[in-house]
Amino acid sequence: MLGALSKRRRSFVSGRDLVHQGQSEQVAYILMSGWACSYKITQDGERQIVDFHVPGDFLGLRSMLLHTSDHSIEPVTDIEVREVLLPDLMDAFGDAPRLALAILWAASRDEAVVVEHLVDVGRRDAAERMAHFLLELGARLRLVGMGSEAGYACPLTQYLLADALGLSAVHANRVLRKLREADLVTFRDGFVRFGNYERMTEFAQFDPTYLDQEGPLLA
Amino acid sequence: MLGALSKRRRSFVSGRDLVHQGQSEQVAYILMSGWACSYKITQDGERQIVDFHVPGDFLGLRSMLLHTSDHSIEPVTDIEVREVLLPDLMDAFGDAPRLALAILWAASRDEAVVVEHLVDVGRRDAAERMAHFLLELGARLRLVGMGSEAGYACPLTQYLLADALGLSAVHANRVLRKLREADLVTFRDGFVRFGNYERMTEFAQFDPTYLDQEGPLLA
DNA sequence: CGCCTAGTTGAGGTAAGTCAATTCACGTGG
DNA sequence: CCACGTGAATTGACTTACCTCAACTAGGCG
Repeated sequence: MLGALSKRRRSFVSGRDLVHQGQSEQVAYILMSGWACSYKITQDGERQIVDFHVPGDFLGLRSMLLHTSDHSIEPVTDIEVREVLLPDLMDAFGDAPRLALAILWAASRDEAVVVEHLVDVGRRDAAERMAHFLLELGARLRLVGMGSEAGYACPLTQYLLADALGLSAVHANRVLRKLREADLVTFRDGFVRFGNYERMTEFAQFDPTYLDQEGPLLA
Repeated sequence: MLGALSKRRRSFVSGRDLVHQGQSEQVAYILMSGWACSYKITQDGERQIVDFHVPGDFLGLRSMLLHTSDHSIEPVTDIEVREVLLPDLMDAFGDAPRLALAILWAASRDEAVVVEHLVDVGRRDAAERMAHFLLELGARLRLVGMGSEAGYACPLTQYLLADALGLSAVHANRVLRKLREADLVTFRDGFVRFGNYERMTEFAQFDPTYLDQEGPLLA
């Protein structure tokens, strides 16, 4: 369904922004392979990572629609994307109103992820927060066949996790140790392995409903 | 433009949920008067307020699109709304593709607000966070003619602010005192008054770009 | 009058931050 | 082939921002 929207394939190397805070180009991407992250930088140079993106995710929809992008997007690994241009999106809306609903659903799901992230940072302590976040990533990866209840391949560093969770890298490390010692998760060598998935979801109070695994409503 | 979408007017009294976490009704609202807030409750009963809503805001778009609502919405004061039903929205998309773009823009702006809120909670200390948040509310109210650089009428309690900012009510109180003593803002008797707007924006590192005051792009 | 909610302040505890040193894996160039 | 530099992870010692508990005030309303 989304294939028709996208003409050009592109590649980006790790670390070089695809979208830059303040830019006003009207382009978005569908992530085909690799991981990316969207983030904001505050004026005193601190970084808050808003979300990580995995294959299948729509990137930069918000930047495309607002006059100037409120955030940056950076590949975490080398990535491949398909480019989506605003005029093409508009044309597609005219041809297929249901597509508009599907895009709106995707945007809503994105927002639901950010909202849950806000709950993480606002109302869970560091250990629950980390556990919840690793479970969410796992659940999202499972939807695209890249993970299981056993775990998943994860190219993130502890620094990236810390910047996502509003923690210092040092504390992120300590928390990961505690979770490892409690045999809940092991984060090591590019893999996340769950010790006991059930205890883990209980510990993190993880309820994946907000990920809306069923796809857009076809009203 | 949005008027055609909405048939029924309704009123709700303060404190009684319009939308309930877990519900699956497909209805959204446009807020005509009063304030509301959207929030999530964690399993151990803590509340994170995700956003406050002021007249002109679209409420519950996300609940309408996801199969089951990930959050609740509660009036902070008595409110008046117009009801928007999903089938009506779909019909309107067929008639006017640009409307789809406008709704998508509104959703993106909402998400931008939540993202900035995440930056507040993840990367700013309590005082900056409070200052930033009060400035954002002011900027949004000014867009609908309900505030100025001098300040605005604000029906929130310190408890509500605390639950929005991920603070305890006690600490919210202390922070408000500090801001008052620094002559930056006074939060009292239902009014927010800015002491020195320029110093305030500087202190809070407030850059309103993300609020995208110009409205949807008409591609 | 008495209760309830909102706000205020103090004292003391704790989760998480900062600074700093160390290890390890890796790549690169002399 | 080894010396070196660099980024990631690890751990310890100390500091601090924020929390919790608790007591008290002030206004609104039955």
